Amino acid sequence: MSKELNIEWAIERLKEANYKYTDKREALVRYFVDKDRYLSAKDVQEYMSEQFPSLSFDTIYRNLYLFTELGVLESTELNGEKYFHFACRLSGHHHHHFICKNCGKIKALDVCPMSIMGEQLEGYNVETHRFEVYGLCPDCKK
Amino acid sequence: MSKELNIEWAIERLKEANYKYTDKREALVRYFVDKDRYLSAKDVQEYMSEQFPSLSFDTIYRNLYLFTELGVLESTELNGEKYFHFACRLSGHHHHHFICKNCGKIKALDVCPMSIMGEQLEGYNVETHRFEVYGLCPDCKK
DNA sequence: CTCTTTGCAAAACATTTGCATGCCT
DNA sequence: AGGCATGCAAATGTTTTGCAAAGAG
Repeated sequence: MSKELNIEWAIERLKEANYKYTDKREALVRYFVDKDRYLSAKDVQEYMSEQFPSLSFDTIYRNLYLFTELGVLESTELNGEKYFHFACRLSGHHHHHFICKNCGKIKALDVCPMSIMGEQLEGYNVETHRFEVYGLCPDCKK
Repeated sequence: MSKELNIEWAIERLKEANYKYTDKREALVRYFVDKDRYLSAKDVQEYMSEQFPSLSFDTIYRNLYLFTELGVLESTELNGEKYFHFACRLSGHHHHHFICKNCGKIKALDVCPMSIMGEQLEGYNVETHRFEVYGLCPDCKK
């Protein structure tokens, strides 16, 4: 899956939902596609302010949440902060992640714990679940 | 496991670590043992301020983190807020939880996704993981 | 008597909102 | 032109910290 296709796809989703294309939005998506890891709003702002010195936090927040709504990004919380990553359309199937605590890089895991739940939640109304593995990736391990 | 034993155990851990017994700390632990669900600092403060009208947020926060350090409480994050629950010593073995989104009640799950990870994380340094299931408990489902 | 715990207040931090201006379509 | 996007600033909500006073051992 090429980066460009991913970005085009993200822009598509913007337009489908009647949101407008802006260069800032593209730059934001591009950053996530390039990095392919969990990033905080602060990370994004740090990077984006190089290209758009006047870019404000509110715009970043608004766009992070917009893209999350659109399914372009996915988010998780860690240490009181929200982290986002690109929700690649290739991996359209349900999956979970290993997250490197050092660099934030992610690795998709092809197992889902719900598959081994058995009858334990009989009578319960299961809505969502969260499964994430944390540690150091091979690069950061050294 | 009786409530009293759980509370005594928690107080034990305080003393072992050279922290002092106070009535506020006992009341806090007792609240968690009685409720047996995930509670936010706000929940705790709401309840505690009935008994200790002058009790301040800082004390609650400090004690929530203290007990978490001691292994008496465990915490998770949801919607930008931290939630705590009593880490029962009976269930000393590793486990995960179903959490009711409505009442916060928890149910221990006896499966751990790490058992089906296989070789996927070969080369990675796995430190921790998080697995939680959210939904409605049988009572709240109605 | 000493050292921890608490209350108070203020700060820190991430996030959200209102409003006027500016830009995409 | 019209409506969404942005910047600015201020507000919100949660959590943390410094310091002096009160309390446990």
